[in-house]
Amino acid sequence: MENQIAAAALEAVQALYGVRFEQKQVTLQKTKKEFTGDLTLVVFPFLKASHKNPQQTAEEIGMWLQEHVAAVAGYNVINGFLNLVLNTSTWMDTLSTIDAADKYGFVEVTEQSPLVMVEYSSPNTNKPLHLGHIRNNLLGYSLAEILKANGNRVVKTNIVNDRGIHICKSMLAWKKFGHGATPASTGQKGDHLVGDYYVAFDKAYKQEVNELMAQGMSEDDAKRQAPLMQEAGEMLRKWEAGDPEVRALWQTMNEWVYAGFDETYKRLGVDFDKIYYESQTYLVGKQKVAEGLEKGLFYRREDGSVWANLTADGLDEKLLLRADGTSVYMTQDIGTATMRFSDYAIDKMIYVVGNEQNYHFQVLSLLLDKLGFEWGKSLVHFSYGMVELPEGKMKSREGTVVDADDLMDEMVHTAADISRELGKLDGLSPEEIQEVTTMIGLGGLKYFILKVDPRKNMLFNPKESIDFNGNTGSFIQYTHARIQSVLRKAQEQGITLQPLAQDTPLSDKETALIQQLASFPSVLRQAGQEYSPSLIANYTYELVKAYNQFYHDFSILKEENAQLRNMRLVLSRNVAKVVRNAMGLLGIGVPDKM
RNA sequence: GCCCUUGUAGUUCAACGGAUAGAAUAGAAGUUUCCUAAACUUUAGAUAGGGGUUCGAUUCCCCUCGGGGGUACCA
Repeated sequence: MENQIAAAALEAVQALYGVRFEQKQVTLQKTKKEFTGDLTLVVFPFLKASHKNPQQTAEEIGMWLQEHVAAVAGYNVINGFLNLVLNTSTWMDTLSTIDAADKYGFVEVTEQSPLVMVEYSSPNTNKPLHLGHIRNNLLGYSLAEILKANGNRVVKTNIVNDRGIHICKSMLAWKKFGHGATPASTGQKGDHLVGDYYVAFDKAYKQEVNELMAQGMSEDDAKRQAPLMQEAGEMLRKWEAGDPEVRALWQTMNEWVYAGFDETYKRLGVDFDKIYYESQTYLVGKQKVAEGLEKGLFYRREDGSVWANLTADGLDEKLLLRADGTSVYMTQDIGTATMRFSDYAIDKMIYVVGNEQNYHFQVLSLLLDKLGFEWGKSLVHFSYGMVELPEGKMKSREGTVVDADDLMDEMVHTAADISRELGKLDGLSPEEIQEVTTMIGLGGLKYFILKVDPRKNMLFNPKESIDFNGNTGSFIQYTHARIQSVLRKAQEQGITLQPLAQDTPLSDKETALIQQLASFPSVLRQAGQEYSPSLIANYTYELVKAYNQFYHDFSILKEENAQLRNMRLVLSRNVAKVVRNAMGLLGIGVPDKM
């Protein structure tokens, strides 16, 4: 509808002043609540065509629109802003349109839709997931859903970093200190078990380093020559050589971790269509680098290491293979990209990776381009900010990481406690209680993280995240539950919903709500273009807030005018629907009762 | 040092170059014989500093100051 008015405004300008403006030069916004009107046109851009002052220009355009466009019922002009009032039947038509679509605003996906691959999560297999991974997973999942809703075929993918020195550290520590402990024997989640040995390695290693330094060795030498580090390095070499014993242990411990990750992913509500393992892609990467070396794109130094010189592109020189021939991060990403593009006809590749790797992706893009992949230049690094804690940065070595599983537990428990205190769980079965408190606890966590602009660093306050007031997930869930309750009661009272009557009287609050609903498609488009789940989150909050005011001011079931009551029920039903759909894009469930 | 990024109420977040910079929390004051008070209403409070571009700048450009990240054999 906004598009129609915008197009009409262009026609008006052309008819009045004979100049054709571009669609994007039209600024049409929702009228501020202090002024009368529904939509506001900014007329400043048209002054150079009209050669008149803003007031006159706005008057002329307003007059033209009122005469020629049926939807425009009236207008007023303030300071060069043309406020347009739309007529009632336009609003009723709009609401009918919204009501007719199950997935209002969603674009259908077909065989011809572009194929977008979204990489997210990408964990290391030596430790459990933490808060930083949660932001990554939530953003990746939500982004994939938003892209689907915008008519893209989406492949969600995960690259698991399952090899390297860090894995060997856990393996070695387990061999030395583990006494055969397994997830089954200890009852511990596999990823946590393996993570504990990673920590144990670090502790023992530091002790060795300190002892060596006490004997007069320099810090660098001590770090390199500590027996544990030597052994870990040896283990990595054996792994690369395919040593059966090392490979078997590696296989076993990784399986433990995967079982743990699966649990966490499931609880978090994220999933993947295709998983790549670095142990299977790094060789492809090495091969690509070798090809590049032959073609003269890269060069070899005296010590045998291979480098790319990117100084001509304004960047530095970048290592691609170590002197001992082993691969680095960049090598593996080249390999993974190669495999992906041979597996799928990818139109667009999106990497959801933290902003500390901005430089890495700048380089990757260039390297892929140089290696002859036409998609290299167009890869998207969806770069998100770090999650900080009130007490400062998260450091795994200092024990200030917030574990993903622990955090989810805490959120659900807190949700249950507060709900119980408020008496919200009365009359629900134990299963329902479990379901609802999980939805609320995790919804609170997800919403808290997703409502923030992804690019920015954010502060995560565990205490405030479980707040149930204000701009929170539970406020939205609560409103949804309340609407469902009203609809249930209507049904119990034998009220059935009728088609909308054109002449239903509408108040400002109601048109505002319809307008808010009607803007969902454009918010969804924008979220897809800007890769921004936060737009969806904040939109939903605005919608729910508007509904709460409406809910407070009008009675719905007790309204005696049947036409009016019907319209309010239809309106409520559609608010609930759009809320459900929007929250679904964020991976947040909305309960019918709470 | 160099490169990237960021700076908005006490705090956490908003604002395609558009009107008097919005919310939420925390503070103050109210509203429950009424469809779920996890609600609603009122009130007070902010663009780091200095230049520029123009009808108009939180937004774009330059300088200063502060935060975060990266910086070649960690991923």
